[in-house]
Amino acid sequence: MVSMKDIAAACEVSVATVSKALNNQGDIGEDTKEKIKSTAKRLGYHPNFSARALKTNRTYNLGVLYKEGSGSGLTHDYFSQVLESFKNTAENSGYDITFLSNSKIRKDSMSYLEHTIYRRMDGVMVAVADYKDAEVIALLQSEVPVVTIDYLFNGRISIMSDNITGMQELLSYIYSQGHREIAYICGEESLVTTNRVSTYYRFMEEHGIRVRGEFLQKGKYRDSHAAGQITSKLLDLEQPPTCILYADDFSAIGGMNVIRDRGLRMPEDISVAGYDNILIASQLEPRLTTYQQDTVAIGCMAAEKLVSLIENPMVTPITQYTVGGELVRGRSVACIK
Amino acid sequence: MVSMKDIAAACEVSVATVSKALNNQGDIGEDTKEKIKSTAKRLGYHPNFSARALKTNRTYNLGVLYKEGSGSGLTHDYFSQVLESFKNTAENSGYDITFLSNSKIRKDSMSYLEHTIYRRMDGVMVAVADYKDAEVIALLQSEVPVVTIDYLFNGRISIMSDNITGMQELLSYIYSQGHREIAYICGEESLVTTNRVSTYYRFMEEHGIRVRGEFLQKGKYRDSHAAGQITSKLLDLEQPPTCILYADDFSAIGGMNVIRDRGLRMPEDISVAGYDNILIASQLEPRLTTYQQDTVAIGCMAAEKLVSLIENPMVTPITQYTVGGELVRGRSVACIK
DNA sequence: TAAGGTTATGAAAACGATTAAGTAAAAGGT
DNA sequence: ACCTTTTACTTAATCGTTTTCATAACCTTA
Repeated sequence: MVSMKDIAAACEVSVATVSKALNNQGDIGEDTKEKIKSTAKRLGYHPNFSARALKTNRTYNLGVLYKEGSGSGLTHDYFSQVLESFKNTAENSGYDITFLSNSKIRKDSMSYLEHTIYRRMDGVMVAVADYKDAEVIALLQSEVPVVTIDYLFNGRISIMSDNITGMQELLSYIYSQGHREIAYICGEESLVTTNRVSTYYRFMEEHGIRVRGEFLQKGKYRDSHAAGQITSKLLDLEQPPTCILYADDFSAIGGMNVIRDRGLRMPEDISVAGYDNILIASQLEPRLTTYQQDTVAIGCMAAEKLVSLIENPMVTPITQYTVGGELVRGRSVACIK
Repeated sequence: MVSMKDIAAACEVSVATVSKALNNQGDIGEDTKEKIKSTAKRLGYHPNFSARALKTNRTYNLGVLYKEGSGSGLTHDYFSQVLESFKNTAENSGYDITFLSNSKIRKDSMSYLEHTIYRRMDGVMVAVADYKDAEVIALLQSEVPVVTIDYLFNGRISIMSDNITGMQELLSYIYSQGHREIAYICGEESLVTTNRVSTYYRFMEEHGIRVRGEFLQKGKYRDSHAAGQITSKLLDLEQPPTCILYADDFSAIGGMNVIRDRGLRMPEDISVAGYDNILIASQLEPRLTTYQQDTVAIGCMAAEKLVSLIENPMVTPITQYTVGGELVRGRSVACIK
C-alpha cells in the first residue's frame, strides 16, 4: 500500500510537504504541488483513513442505531426509507454510516455507547422503539452528538414526523366524507402512538363526537394478523364503526382481508384507512386511503442536522424539527353524506 | 479519552505491558494482568480502533455494495432481508458493516474500490444488478476479499439463490395443477433472469410443451405498473394463458389488479404466481402462490464465507454456493385437471 | 556455583498521517 | 547594502496502539 512516504521519496520532498500539497494547504509552491499530486495519482496513492482518524480524532463515520419491537430490522418500510435518505445525505457530506450493533447479539457484548466510542463515530442517529432501554438512555445522555427520530430527549436534536397533523388530516378527510363512527386501532406505546391517540381524542372532542371505548383499540404496528382479529371484534359490535383507521398500512391490509372474508364490501359497507402509504398501498383493491410520511425529508434532515451538530456545534440549535406528510386519498373511504 | 498510557501510569507499568494484559497475551503475571484490567474498567478505558487498525491493518469493517436498477435502495425486500441477515452474522463475528457509497452521489467522487481502500475495509459483499458497471468490475478484479450475491465472477466466492430449482418447483406445481399454457413475465437481464428463463424453456421442453413467443414477456422487477400492462396484453390474446408467472410478488400484484379490473376471478378464470413471498403476499386475496428465497441463509452464508476468506484465506475454497428456497402454495393457482 | 532456562516486564520502533515550529532562500522596502 | 517579510519547505513531535527485542530477576540443575 503506497503511503505519503513513498510519494515523498519519489518527489524528493518531505512527508509534511506531501501532506500539505494533497490537502491543498496554501504553504506549497504551485509546481511542487502539481508534481506531488500527479505522482500520488501515478503511484495509486490512497490516504489511510485510520492514520488520519488517529491524528485528527475525526472518523467521518456516523452510527445508526435502529431497533424496533417486532424485530423486522432493515425490512421495516418506514425506517428503511428514512435510513436510505439519511445515508444518501450523509454520504454527500462525506460521511459513511455504520450500524450500532445490538449488544445482545455481539459476542464481546459492547453496549451501544461503547460501540460508538470504540469506533470513534462522529455522531449517531437514533431510531428505536424502546426509548426506555437503559443502553439507549446511556447513549442519549452521553457526550456523543446525537439526533433522534420520532422521539424527544432533553438536550437532543430530534426529527419528528408530524403525526399530529397527519392524524388530523386523515380524520378531517374521513369526517368530511360523513363518517362519525370512527374506530382507531393504534400501535404499541410510543411517542408516535401517544401523538396519534391524543389527536384522535382531541379531534373527536372538537367535533362533538363522543368516543366510545370500544372504538379505540390497542393493536400492534405492522401486525396484520392482530389487526384482523381486532377488526373482527369491531365488526361484531352491535353498532360497528363506519370507518376503521389502522396504525399502518400493513395492519389495514389485515383488516381488509377480514372484512372481505365476511362478505362486506369496501368502502360501501365499511371504510378503512391506513398510515404510511407503503409501496403496495396503491395496488390494493380498493386503493387505500392513507397518510404518507415524508421519509426522504426526515432522513435528509436528520443527516443534515447531525452533520451540522458535529461540524458547528456552537451554532447548531438543539431543537425539535417537525416534518409534515401528505394525505393520500384512495378509494377506501366512502362518502356517506 | 483515556488511553493505555493513562492505565500504564496508574498501574506504574509500561504501555507495552498494558497492551499485552488487555489482549490476554500469555507473557504477563496474573496479578498485574488483573490489576491492569480492573483499572482499565475503573478509568473507563476503550481501545482506540483507529490506532489499532493503523498498526494491525485490520479494520473489522465489511463493505456492502448494493445498487439496483430501480433505485429502491434499502427498501428492496429481497435485498434488505439479505442485508439484515448479513449484518447480524457479521456482527456476531465482530465485524461492522459500512455501505460503499454510490460514486455518482459522492462529492469527491471515489470509486467503489477507492472507497474500499480508503476505509481499509477487510472485505466486501457485492449485490448489484449491473455487473457490467466498470467500477463494479474494477472492485471484483481487485485484491480485496469479496463475495458476490447472485452473480458469478471468476475467482470470487458467490452465494446464489437457487433460481433454477425455485423456478422448477413453481412450474412443477403449476403443471401438476393441470396448466399447460403458462406465461412468464420476466425481469431485466441478469444472471437471475437468465437462470429463470432458461429453466422455463427447459421445463417446457421436458414436458413437451411448445413455448409460444408471446408467453415469454420481458418486464421489469418490482414494477407492478409494467406488469399490469403486460398482463393486459396477455389477456387480450386470442388464446390467453391459463396461468401467468411473474418475476416477483410486486409484479404479481400489479397483474392481479388488472385481472380483477377486467372482472376476471382468480384463480377460477386465470391463475397467477409470484416470486419472493413478500410480507403481504399472505395477505393478498387470493393468497399468492410464490417461491420464498431463503434470504436469511443467503445473508448468513455470505457473511460467513467472507469472514472465513478474510481470516483464513488459504483454506477457504473459492466456490459457488447455492441456497434453496421453499415453494409457498397459496390459492392463486387453480387446479384445472 | 556457574551455566542455562524461565518468567515478567520495559524500551523503542513502527504504522501513516497532521501540524506547530523552525529555517533557509528569495523578495521587498528604504 | 542592510533589514524585514514572505515563500517554500523541513524537522520533529504526536495520535494510541502493537510487537520485537532486550533485560533483569529468579529458578533449575549438574
